[in-house]
Amino acid sequence: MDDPATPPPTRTERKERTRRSILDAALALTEQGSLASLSLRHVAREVGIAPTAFYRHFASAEDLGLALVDESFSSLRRMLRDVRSTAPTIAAGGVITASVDVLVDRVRSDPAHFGFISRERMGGVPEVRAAIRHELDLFEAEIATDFARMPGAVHWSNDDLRTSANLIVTAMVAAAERLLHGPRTAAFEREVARTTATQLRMLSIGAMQWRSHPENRGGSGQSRRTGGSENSPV
Amino acid sequence: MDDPATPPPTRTERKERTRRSILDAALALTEQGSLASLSLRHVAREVGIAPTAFYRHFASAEDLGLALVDESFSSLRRMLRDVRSTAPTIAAGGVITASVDVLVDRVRSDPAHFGFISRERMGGVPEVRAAIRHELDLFEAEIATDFARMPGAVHWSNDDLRTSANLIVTAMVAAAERLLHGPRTAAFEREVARTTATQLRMLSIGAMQWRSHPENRGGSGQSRRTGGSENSPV
DNA sequence: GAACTTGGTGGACACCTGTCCACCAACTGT
DNA sequence: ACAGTTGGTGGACAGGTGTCCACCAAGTTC
Repeated sequence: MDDPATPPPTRTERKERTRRSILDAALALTEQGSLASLSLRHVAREVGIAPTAFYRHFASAEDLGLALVDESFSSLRRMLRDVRSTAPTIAAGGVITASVDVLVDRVRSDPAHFGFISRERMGGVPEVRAAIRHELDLFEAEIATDFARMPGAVHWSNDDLRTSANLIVTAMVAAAERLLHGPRTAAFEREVARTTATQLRMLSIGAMQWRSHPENRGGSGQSRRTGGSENSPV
Repeated sequence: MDDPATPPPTRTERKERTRRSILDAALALTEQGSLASLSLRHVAREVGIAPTAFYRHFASAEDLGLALVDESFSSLRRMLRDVRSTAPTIAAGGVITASVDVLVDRVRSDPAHFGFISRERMGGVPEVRAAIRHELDLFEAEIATDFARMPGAVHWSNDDLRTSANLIVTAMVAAAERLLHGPRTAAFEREVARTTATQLRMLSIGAMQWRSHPENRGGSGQSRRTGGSENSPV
């Protein structure tokens, strides 16, 4: 965006630029210590502005947090879009490999945002936590519909669809977190990708096999046994 | 403070008692806001002692954190022991149901410690995070050996054993976290237990099926393909 | 019973925190 | 050219923070 022959940057440009700086600094500072323990003055010092200038961009520290959440979500959504557009109609195995590769790629290219999500996912601010949970639920639902569209999956129960999709999301989140805390080497990335792909394949195989058992196919509703004592094994 | 019939509590007793109070207060205060944002003075006020008295029990706030980690781990280990003693030699399906039930039980009976672990698992203090990761790794290894002992599992590769055990642990952690943030009703507990059990069953079915494919059985070592470009789908 | 240990007190310290305020200076629309 | 808007400044405030210190009183040990 900047030519060497910079024409005088308009005021709104300048404002947007320091806003970005604030967000970046906050993201960097949150890297050790959660959102709750983020110092407004610390952020200001990192950016290079007076502490009070902060209020020209955000009403409070909590506002900053919510903005960070939105940003991180957009990063997550971009990943989702990439996953689903990369391999639209390949067989199950291909879709898994492609999805995992995209996951690894996006986490590596934007570790700050994914790290933020990972940290705040179980963090102290309930509002933020709920928002993240909601976003992951959307992901889960999309995966479930993808599953439902697979050939020979017409009669799967919604319940089991959701359940397996949930575990898939869980596995991918875990993979992202493993990636974030591991060494930043290509070998480690490949290892995580391979492991995760294996897990997803095991799971999808198991899900298919599982549903072919007729006694597991009924319970789309609340529960197939209404009440009482429920102590029998298996 | 003193019952009429209390024999004079020995000094070490008193000390241990306030130490417990400190740990409990810290655990309660950590419930909103991570370990990093825990105020030493706040803890002292909650316990009802002068701030400086804190140092008679812990060298620093970080020390407190590590003690909490240890405590939480002991809770986790107790759970593990329960799981493995409850259903030592039943078929896979029974072991899964029993394990999930124990999980739900222990999380419900000690939500504070499990909440602490969940929050600090990806939290800001690297030392704490590493300790938790290590403990979960131990759990994973135990599950892997349990798997290896199952009939007809002799020739499974160590790699795939670890990989599937890892996903099992991940699923159980996710179940615990779902439980912690959900409503504290028996119906919800049953729902989570049912869903988790289904996930674990799908996974174990898939793992068995997976390993029966001969082309997946080789790579017990680092990797079965040493180098280079690795772009083929599936 | 005297000497010692030790959990706990309260004041003081240097520093950091969020927020309010009056004040600039430079960009902006007219 | 002028008045207005606005991103940014620096000081000040009331309070919170971790930690050091001298001191005490109630066990504990001899």
